[in-house]
Amino acid sequence: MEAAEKVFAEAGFGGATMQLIADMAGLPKANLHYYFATKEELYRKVVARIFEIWLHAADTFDNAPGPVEGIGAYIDAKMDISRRHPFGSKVWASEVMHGAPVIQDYLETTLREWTAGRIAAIQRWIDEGRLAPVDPRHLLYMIWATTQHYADFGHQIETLNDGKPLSEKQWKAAKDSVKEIILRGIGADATPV
Amino acid sequence: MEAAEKVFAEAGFGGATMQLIADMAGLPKANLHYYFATKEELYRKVVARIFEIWLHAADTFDNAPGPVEGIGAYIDAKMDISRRHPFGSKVWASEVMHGAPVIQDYLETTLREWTAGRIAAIQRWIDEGRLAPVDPRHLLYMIWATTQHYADFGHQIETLNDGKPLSEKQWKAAKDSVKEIILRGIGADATPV
DNA sequence: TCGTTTTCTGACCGTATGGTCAGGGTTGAC
DNA sequence: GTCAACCCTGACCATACGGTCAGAAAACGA
Repeated sequence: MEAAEKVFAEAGFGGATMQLIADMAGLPKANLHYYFATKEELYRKVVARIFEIWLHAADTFDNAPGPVEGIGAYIDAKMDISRRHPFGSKVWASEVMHGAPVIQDYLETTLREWTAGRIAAIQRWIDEGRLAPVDPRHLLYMIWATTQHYADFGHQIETLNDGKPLSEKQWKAAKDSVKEIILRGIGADATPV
Repeated sequence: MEAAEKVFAEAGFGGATMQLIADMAGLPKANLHYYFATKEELYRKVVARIFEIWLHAADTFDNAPGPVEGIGAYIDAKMDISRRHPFGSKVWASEVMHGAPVIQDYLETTLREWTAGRIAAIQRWIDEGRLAPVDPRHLLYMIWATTQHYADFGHQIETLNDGKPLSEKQWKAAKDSVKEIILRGIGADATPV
């Protein structure tokens, strides 16, 4: 599964070959087919696993006393996922970019509900005057886009960092920068209770 | 070229076939090979074309009197590109996600220089007290990520918009939201001259 | 120990793909 | 009208891929 995640991320669904995945996992191709009947089935399971992790990051959102903690923790969580699961993030991005042929049902059910719930929560904070009156939907998109950018475009970022991966310190700086700009951008830091 | 851009965007490099591109362009496959010797050559030209458009959007940055106009116009330009060239954006994203095997040299030369220049410009504004002291690099990443998200993840956004593409009005709202949050996030709107 | 179920594997197959090529059209200069 | 340069195309390869299968190992239960 991990081998598959990596290969799918690096080569895309079309570019990935069962042989390559099998080699990377140290298995004969036929044995891989024993566990996963088809390439698509394997791919679907890889994507589903990522979606789970991704949804799980939202827990922080719910148990927060206010927008600064909630959104701040959510950004932290998503940045951590980008760092720890860059391959998964890429597979997800690839899948959505190609029109989500495999996980369209997830988008229409789970993701749609999840999004509606979070938008409502943000709107509540706005109504309470704890956030500037921004459009919650676009705020969410911005958080998704920015945090996932550090995984999906990690190669570009690395190149612009003199070819070296971000250090521990740089990751922290990135997290803080993202949080700072977004939280100030929605007027959240200006109202520390 | 347009057909290729679309096919590469929808299927990825590996998933795209010369036959498909040829069909979409209304050409026999052999004729396509007459103009583009190999699939990779065609792909390289598609990517290069996008990169040009992408760099061109930066012009707005330079001729601006201040950060609000400069960054605001840059965001506008990038949002417009996402809307008008969604396929190109996807191809670019795909290329970078797969480690930029084809355009690594661009990243190391043109993009690196371009980025350094913009970072310097932003830093100048910060030094002049016209912007909050944010990290210019991460600000740039946020702008790239967010604006391109509307192209690359357009399918997801569409799904979350009841399956309908964003209307003229919604695009304007998106642009305004992005600008509002980012500009406020960097303390730019608070200093209207 | 023996039979049965599960796990594994090398060899194989049909298909689709990137790319080639010989030759037929078309155009335009003189 | 002729010739050369360029443009176009159907038919054709070699390869690589996803997937199959017969049967060998291994694991397990009694």
